Amino acid sequence: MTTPEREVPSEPVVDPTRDRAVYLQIADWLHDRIDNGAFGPGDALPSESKLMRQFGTARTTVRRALGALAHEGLVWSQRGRGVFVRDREPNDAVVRNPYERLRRHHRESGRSSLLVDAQSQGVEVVQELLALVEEPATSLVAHNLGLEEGQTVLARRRRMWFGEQPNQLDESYLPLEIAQGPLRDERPGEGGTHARIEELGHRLTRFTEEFSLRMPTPDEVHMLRLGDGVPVVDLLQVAYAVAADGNRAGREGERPVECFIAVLAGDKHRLEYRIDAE
Amino acid sequence: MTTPEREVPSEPVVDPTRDRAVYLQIADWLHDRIDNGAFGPGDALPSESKLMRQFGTARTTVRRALGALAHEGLVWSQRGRGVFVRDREPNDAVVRNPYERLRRHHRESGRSSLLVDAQSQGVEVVQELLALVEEPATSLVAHNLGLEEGQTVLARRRRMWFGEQPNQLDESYLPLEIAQGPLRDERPGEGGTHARIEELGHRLTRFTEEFSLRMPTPDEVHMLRLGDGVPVVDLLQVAYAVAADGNRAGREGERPVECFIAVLAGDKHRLEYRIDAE
DNA sequence: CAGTGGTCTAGACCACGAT
DNA sequence: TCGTGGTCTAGACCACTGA
Repeated sequence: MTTPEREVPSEPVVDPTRDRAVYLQIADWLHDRIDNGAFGPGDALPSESKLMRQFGTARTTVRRALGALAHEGLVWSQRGRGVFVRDREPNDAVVRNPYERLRRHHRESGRSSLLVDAQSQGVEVVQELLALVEEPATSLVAHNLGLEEGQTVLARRRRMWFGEQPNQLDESYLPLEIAQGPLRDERPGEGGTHARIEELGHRLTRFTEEFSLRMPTPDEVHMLRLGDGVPVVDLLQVAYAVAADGNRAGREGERPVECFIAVLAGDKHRLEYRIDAE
Repeated sequence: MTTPEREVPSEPVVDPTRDRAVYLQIADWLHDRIDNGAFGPGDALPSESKLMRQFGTARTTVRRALGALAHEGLVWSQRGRGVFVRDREPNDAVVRNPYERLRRHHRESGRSSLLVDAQSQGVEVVQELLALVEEPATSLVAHNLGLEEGQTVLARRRRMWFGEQPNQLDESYLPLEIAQGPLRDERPGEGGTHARIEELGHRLTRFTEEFSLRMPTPDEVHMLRLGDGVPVVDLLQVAYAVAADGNRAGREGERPVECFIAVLAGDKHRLEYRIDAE
């Protein structure tokens, strides 16, 4: 999108005297061929031995070029088959739309927030419970729930599957006063955790979401089956509520009732927000 | 965050017979030492030659281990000095808060949306104009502005600097009927593009934001001075407006007036949203 | 100057896929 | 069986940093 002035010879040649490393020149050449559509999504790149011959370099050099493209998320490789151009327009990406998904009528209609996003796109969602334990709050969780570090909270850890793909690792933390009844069950049930919280006499008022980006840890690569060069989103969501008994309409007495932390697979999500201009 | 059961010997040993590659075992060992705090942010890792001796492997193998950590964004290296643990809690990250920044009172107080985010955090923002030209709309731009592909739009491309760091590449596209007067100037002026749009008789009603993640292209790495293992956010924002002359309060006649595309440096931003529960 | 990381070579053995 | 990519070795030359 920025500086497309780079000269790209269509003949595969490299110049060892340039200040750009040879393996990067090879990577640039392949990169541009992919951008130009000479190699389209799903196509195989030339094999390593072919590239060695074409560029007259050692195999290591060719492999570093291919590695650079892989780390960029442009290609993926399979032993015994070849290196292939990745499809960068993931049709199977889930559109996460918090503005819609966190609204009351969805909870009341029995759909949890994730299901709102996924079902509207015809994706089946399955939760895999990894842990449901009481444990001391980390400083991050304590801070967001207004507790002291080390106070006991109920932690629920899950891996969410969207169809055949694990797409989200999440952790829900509830203060013990909130974590009553069905909130301690293995499955939060229709409408999700938020619906159960409201049934227990809390009226949800608002949510804050904050997120940041990073590359996954090796564990996350494994758990989310991430390809090379796929980043993740660190999502931190805090839900706030007031007591529902009094019939005040305002937000006096508002307090955090859930701290929700998730790691989203970057290639399987698209996030949408709607903001009013006033 | 998921499966911390892995056994980590504190003595640096690798087992070539395991199914996990030696370089990954070395990477795991270093990774855990970093997580445990044995190597803190800014600390130097053992040098390559030291790791070669400790693990009894070739230099290439050690370098691949370090490369894996670098691609994860955990460490960075400097020739002649060493490999250092990166500070993962970027104090200099700008908190982008669209919910606040797109509100009218900020425009009326003469602050553009980016400045709202940055100035509240004491960061100086400088825009570097890369291009200001009329050009045919891409299919993406045309689709979001309700135009036909190829119709002429006014494109403004910039690189934004937050302090000493380039942190955002952006492109603003305006239909020609909107792109009048000061909107064609090099600098949009106080309150930014949105303020100018409203002064021209359009009342902004809402914005949609959508974003997705990916690894940067080599160009973006250069333009944003990105370190290894730093992802970017693709942001697509569309502003909608109605004519301000009639005194209808509703949104009849609402139309898109600006398509804004940005690439944000992933390690220099944190995004925050606030969502009401109703 | 010694030590560091960056690049490149020329080979080896292996696991896997297609045939 | 052959071609593919995945790992590893042992060495070389270079550019840069810091004392």
